[in-house]
Amino acid sequence: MVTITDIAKACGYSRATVSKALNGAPDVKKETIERIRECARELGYHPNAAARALKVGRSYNLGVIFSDSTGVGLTHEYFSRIFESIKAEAERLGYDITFISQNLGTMSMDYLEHTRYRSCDGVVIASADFHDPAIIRLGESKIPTVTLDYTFDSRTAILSDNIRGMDTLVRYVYGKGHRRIAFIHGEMTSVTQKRLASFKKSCMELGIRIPPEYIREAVYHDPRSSGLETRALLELPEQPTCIFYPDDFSYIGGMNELERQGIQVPSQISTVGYDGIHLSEVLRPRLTTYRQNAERMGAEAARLLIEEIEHPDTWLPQQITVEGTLLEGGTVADID
Amino acid sequence: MVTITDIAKACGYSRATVSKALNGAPDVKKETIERIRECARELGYHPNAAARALKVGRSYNLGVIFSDSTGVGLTHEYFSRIFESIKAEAERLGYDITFISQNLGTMSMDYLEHTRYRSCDGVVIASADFHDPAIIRLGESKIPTVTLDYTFDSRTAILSDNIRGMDTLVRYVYGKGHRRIAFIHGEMTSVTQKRLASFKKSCMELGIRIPPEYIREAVYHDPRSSGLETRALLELPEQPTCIFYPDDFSYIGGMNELERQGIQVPSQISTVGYDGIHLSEVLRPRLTTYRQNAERMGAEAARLLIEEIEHPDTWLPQQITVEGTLLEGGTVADID
DNA sequence: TTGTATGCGTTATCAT
DNA sequence: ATGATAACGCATACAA
Repeated sequence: MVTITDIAKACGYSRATVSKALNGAPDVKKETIERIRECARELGYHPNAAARALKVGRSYNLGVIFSDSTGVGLTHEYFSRIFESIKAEAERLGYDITFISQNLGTMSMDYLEHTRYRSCDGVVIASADFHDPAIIRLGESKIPTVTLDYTFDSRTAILSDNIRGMDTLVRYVYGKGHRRIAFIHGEMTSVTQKRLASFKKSCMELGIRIPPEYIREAVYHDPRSSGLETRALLELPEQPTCIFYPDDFSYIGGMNELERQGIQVPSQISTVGYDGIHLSEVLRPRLTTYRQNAERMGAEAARLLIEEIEHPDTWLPQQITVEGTLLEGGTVADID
Repeated sequence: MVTITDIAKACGYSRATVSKALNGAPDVKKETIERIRECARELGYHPNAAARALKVGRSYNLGVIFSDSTGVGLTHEYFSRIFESIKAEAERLGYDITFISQNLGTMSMDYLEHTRYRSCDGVVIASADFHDPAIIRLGESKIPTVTLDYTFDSRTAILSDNIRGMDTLVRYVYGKGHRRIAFIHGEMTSVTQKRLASFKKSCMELGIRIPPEYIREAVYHDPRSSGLETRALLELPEQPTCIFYPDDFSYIGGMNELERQGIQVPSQISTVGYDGIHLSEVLRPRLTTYRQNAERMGAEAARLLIEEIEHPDTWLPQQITVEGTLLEGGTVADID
């Protein structure tokens, strides 16, 4: 490994001057800066992040937390898209990404300790159990933190606009003439609560009454449970004309059940998903859904986190809501 | 931040003794070890990885490279599963994961430089252009390296058993009575070459002749192109009875095209995928496919990399082939 | 069994 | 404009 000392020896300056030159200090002659940099290039010098972190107390390293009980993790496309965009934005701004977890080898560390262990300058909590004391501890620490789809007091949060997302979908299917709309939602999280409340509110505003048996709970990302709830809906004396699914992937379960019963989509029943993952666009008919702007959410999370890290004095916590877009597929029939 | 100096002051020992005690050195009295550790716990001490890395030249940090030109990255389930298992195994063994890329902020670094910059003890090259000079440079460096689905000379590689995978699938559909088998494969990579050669060889061994127009090139993970090739196959004077797709996700394109033409799977035509992603199991009928054991591949990659890092003296490069399993779905009809 | 001294690669302070 | 020196937190060779 070639160090600053090697450069100093090679070009006859002191280590101090070399360091300054490489960092473009104002009190070094331009000419020497050039010479030293040239020399560094020739020797193939690159700084050592650990040494710099030790000295300066900044690691240019961001922690990210993607921890979910279900174990889908990054195999969930929504999260992998968020991750990819966090990574891209962080790299653009000169930061690396380290995954933060608990229980590293034999040492027992919680999230905060792990973050300190790696000297992360900040952490994006992208997916976690926000009631976990270890997550709360991190959120309450001095370490800059940005959460996704959840808000800690006095911290920056990036929120997917679930209210507007549901509202958009409800009004869209209403516009197509649907009045008997069922909603299979995911397990009760704060995100689910928002979507459900928004669903009910929009329906009410539009003057349509949703019978309680039209509201059903399934599990996110689990086609099986959505398939079962679909069956239950089809057994009702008065079937819905349109079914909302917890997410696009879950819809596969509904799709299969409908197909099994010989029910055509959308001519006999209409369907709506949520997320806008790639899959929704390659199904035929395309699934009508609401595409969460995961790319923008990840990028904003990284950007704001780095902003807080680099300008702690002028920083203020923000709650940013990122809107998605309606993906108009072919699964909602016009039944006017 | 609480350091060993703080502990030393707090419990009245020297920094050296504290350090030794925390690392369980044999020349410290058990009693003292206990006392010091107790004290460390009380103060909430945790080591600083950067300082340790600087001192001992080991970072307990693994680099991973997932870089593909197409930009699907971790949104491809196969890769996200590999990543999750690399991560899990690395964590189990006490290592963190850092993503290695090129162009970090304004500095221009290639993969090798980035790896050195972060003092990574080794790198898993999970997905990359293996003809990229920067990747080759890394593969030829002193840094421990493990590749997936590609072999560098004298380096450890984890290989998915594409030969056996294709062979298994071919023999399975042959056993169901199919003789006119078409293969839509992905773009020409070393993986594709293996699958194609294995496909042809197995067919030959079974005594079935595959007309050249049954072999078609599409693009991995791209339903559209597989849809187009499906259409082309259906226009042939003699249609195949079974179509192999590049991967499960691409199959969606074929599935849609078949449905559009009113062709039932599997009663009128049989289909086969590759990968065994979650999607294949939730479609109805289930897609018959070959599940690559991504979990095992990732875990082995991490395990062997760490083995090389920790025991460089006894280490030998290995090429490990990881077998997958046939997922018998319902898309291949018995036409005997 | 414990402590002293040193250095890993870097940057920052203060002289020169 | 440049250099000597110390310090970041830690681990180790060696001395006591």
